[in-house]
Amino acid sequence: MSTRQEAPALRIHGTIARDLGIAIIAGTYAPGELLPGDIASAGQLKVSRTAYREAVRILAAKGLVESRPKAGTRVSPMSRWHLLDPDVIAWSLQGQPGEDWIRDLFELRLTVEPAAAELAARRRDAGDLVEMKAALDAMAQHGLAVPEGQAADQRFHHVLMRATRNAHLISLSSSIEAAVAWTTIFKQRNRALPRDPMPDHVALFDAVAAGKPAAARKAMTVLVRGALSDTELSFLP
Amino acid sequence: MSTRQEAPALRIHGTIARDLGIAIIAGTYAPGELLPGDIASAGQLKVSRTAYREAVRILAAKGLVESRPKAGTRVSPMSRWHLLDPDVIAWSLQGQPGEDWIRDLFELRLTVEPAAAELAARRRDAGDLVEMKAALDAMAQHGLAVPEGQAADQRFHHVLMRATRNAHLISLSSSIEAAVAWTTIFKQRNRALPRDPMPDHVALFDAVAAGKPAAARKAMTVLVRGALSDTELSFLP
DNA sequence: CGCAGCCTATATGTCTGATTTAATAATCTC
DNA sequence: GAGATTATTAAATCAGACATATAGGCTGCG
Repeated sequence: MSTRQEAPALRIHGTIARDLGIAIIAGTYAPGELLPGDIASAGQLKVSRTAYREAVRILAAKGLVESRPKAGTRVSPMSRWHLLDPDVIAWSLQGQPGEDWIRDLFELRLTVEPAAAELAARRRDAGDLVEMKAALDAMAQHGLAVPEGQAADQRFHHVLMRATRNAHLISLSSSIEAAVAWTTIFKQRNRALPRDPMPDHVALFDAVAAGKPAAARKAMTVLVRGALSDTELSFLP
Repeated sequence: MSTRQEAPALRIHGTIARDLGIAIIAGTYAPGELLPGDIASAGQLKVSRTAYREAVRILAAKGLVESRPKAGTRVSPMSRWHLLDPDVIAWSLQGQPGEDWIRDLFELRLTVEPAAAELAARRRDAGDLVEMKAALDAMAQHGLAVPEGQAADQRFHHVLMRATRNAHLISLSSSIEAAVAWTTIFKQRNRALPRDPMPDHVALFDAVAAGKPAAARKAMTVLVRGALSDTELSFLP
């Protein structure tokens, strides 16, 4: 509290939803707890009720809170949170996510991404392959230590997901991609990239390009497991 | 338009977000198209600007629209939509989803749920098994034609997902469960449940109870494929 | 002729404060 | 004491004003 926001000027509403979301996810407000009435909260945050209420709408849309007349606005049980919402993921990472969180995320990746790679190997067209190859070359050229290389990495995975032709899968992986981008920052902080991820990526691309679903699945599994081991969480099966 | 909402009285804001969301997903507003200025829209919908703007906030939180000062509020490209958001799923189903949508959903189920069943077989505890057994018995007793039986079915799957101990997986499956509940209605409309789903459920339960991950995975695959064939979409690999 | 930088119009963003509604809690009746 | 009634409260809605950021046009220079 009492942090003066001198510069931000406008754009308050996105900031306040973010801050509140982070606080809720971090556990500052326990599930079931009810937030101070909007009149009080707004005053405390130095914003109008309108801005505060719109922020609460955003949080409600993501399942973090639930507000009903008279009852007040209370934090929803964690089981109702939309954990795979891109913003919720970002907010989770903002507050140093627990090991459980990261473990669960990688478990999901190990479930979804190999299956997606398999589908991509079946359905990719020539255009997809061109784009993937370009991204792969960019990765090789810049390396994953610099932003350009990281962007190419994301592009590679995004095109791969698009090649599945499955809108739900694309949507899901987009959410995860955002999370991965963040966890990459984590990785960089801990050690200095001990492993060269390029061979795994090349193997994956080759399998997809060759149209070999089983090989693509296996290559992606290897790739994700490698990413996992870079995160210092090696207690998965 | 011009549907008089005589009864609802309050609760306008949820209604307006829902209606707008359905319209957007149904394609009434094409991606890229920009909605009438909020002053105009609010007038047209007979609500105050505040209510309308809060509704737009909800849609923005789900990635359906994006609004910036001066530029106006425009429908986001479909690739940014949070397709797995429970509300977005519900809205999609409201407007008769395309075959693609259902196919993609089942493809996702075939990816996620067998993996989840495998995890559940590894991590379930005695309490989980008790709950699952109870739900199973209720299903057998009532049958899937009545609401009680359908509720038991959902309970069964929910407990199974909870037994994975993976928060992300639980969140994801919760979204899908909601969709499944709706598609079940579709099923009922078309044919009169030609297949008895109980044996599949029993096999799945037995595998999970016995702690056999591979068997659980296979049983779940069979179960989901069965559900798929009940939906008259048999063009999956 | 083309482009950089300023300018202005406009739609969103924000604020204030009053009013209405619905759900809870306290009260009252039988 | 059980059930119906009223009071209370916080959210929901409304209305109208002001602030601000930015798209798109304008100006002037190279």
